[in-house]
Amino acid sequence: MNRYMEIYADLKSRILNKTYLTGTLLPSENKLATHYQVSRETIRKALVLLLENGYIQKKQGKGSIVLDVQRFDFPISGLTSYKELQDSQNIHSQTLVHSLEKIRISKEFSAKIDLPINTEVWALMRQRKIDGEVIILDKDYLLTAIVPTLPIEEAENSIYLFLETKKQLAISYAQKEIVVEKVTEEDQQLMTLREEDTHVVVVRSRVYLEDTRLFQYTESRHRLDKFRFVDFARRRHA
Amino acid sequence: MNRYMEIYADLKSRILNKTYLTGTLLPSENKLATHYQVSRETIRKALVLLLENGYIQKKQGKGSIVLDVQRFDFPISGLTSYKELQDSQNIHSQTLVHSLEKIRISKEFSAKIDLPINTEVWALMRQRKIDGEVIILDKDYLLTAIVPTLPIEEAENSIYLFLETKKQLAISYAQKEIVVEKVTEEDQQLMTLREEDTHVVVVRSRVYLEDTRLFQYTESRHRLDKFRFVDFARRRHA
DNA sequence: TAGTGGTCTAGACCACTAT
DNA sequence: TAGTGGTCTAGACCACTAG
Repeated sequence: MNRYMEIYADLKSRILNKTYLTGTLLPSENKLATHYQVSRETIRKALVLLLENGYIQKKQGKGSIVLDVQRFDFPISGLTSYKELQDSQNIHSQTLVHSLEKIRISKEFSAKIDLPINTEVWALMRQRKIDGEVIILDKDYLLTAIVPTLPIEEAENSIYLFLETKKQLAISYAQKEIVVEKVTEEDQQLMTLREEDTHVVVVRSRVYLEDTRLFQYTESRHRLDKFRFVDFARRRHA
Repeated sequence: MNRYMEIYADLKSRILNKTYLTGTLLPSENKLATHYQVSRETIRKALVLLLENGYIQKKQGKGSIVLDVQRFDFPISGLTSYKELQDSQNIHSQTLVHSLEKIRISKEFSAKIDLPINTEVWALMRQRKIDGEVIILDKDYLLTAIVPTLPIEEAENSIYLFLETKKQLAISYAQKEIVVEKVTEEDQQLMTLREEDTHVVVVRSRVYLEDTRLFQYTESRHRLDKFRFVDFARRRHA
């Protein structure tokens, strides 16, 4: 752990602890530098993390204002996965692996995702149950070249967890798209849909590793009434 | 303009120009520092901007890899407003101001947005037409305490543009929520909905100023078939 | 005017990648 | 081993806020 990460974690916990109250100012950068026995630039790196994650707002000549962090709950934003979400929200749910098989990318599919025809991938389909109803249908495609084995027990939990801890793969960034589409026959069969459900929310993601290789394509299909996406956004000044 | 912003802009344009090609490495930080006649830390600040905006991917011991920026088009993410979006996408559209009036926050409404009861706000309702059809219905509420006057001509364009250039208000960050809801009677009357449109996508935003004051609450209602949200996300390491 | 955050420097050492 | 990015320092000057 780097020094500025440690300081970030410490300040963050103090904000969550209410040691630093909403609306008040953090100690100045110089004071923090003295307190943590580091240079001011190191403090500033920690503060950038607080800023980016919505814990503080900085104002030149004034200081760092603590934000109301309670309001910014439920961060599906970023690359948070279903399992992480579930843990943080105490949602009682269950994952059913519907199918797991090796396939090769067809011509039509190749156009949709940007993988060459015939690339071998794991095709994983999972149903996410909440209170006995299948609310989400997850369709994942992972390159077998990067993930040779995919135990079915792992698929029942978080794939990200498995890949990051056991396979030492560094997931770095993703492109995500949210649209609403008409339900397919597959949705009808595999999800708990009501009569009024003519559409589902579809979240498509392409996930890349640190070395910029694409290794996962995901299609997550959500029942309309259970879908919610929350984002904390800072205005780009560039 | 700061030096690192200038360097960011320059490197960004070179990437878009194809001076630096997708998949190749940028010159090393030391070389860039020599070339731009600045210290390495200044170069690093410029590279952080490229990183955050999805132009490069860095790898320790290797270098900064140029990403395929074409793929990351259509950024509704962040705080981009409708007008900015329209400009960058060449969409032919039209904005109709349906109503603009001063109102006071009611008890029920106060619970939904976090403003005290009786706060005076501008209530602005706009219809967004594309190819003759009203696709989006925007409902904005702006604090009159912060924006005393709101000319109707300005409302027909971008409110952000008006506030930032003419009123010198610094918009800083927002919390955004996307859900799907049943159409209301109001939607039926003010939007071009088809028989199958039983739901609309609702994007709710709370927008804050640099001094952390909330000053705008927005509800943007989109026809299902025309809604698309794209996001570039980096995995949080904290 | 004193104190704050914003920018920038010149140098150091470390961890990682490639050869 | 040479070169890369990652971290950290101690200091400087500037722009902004508030009393």
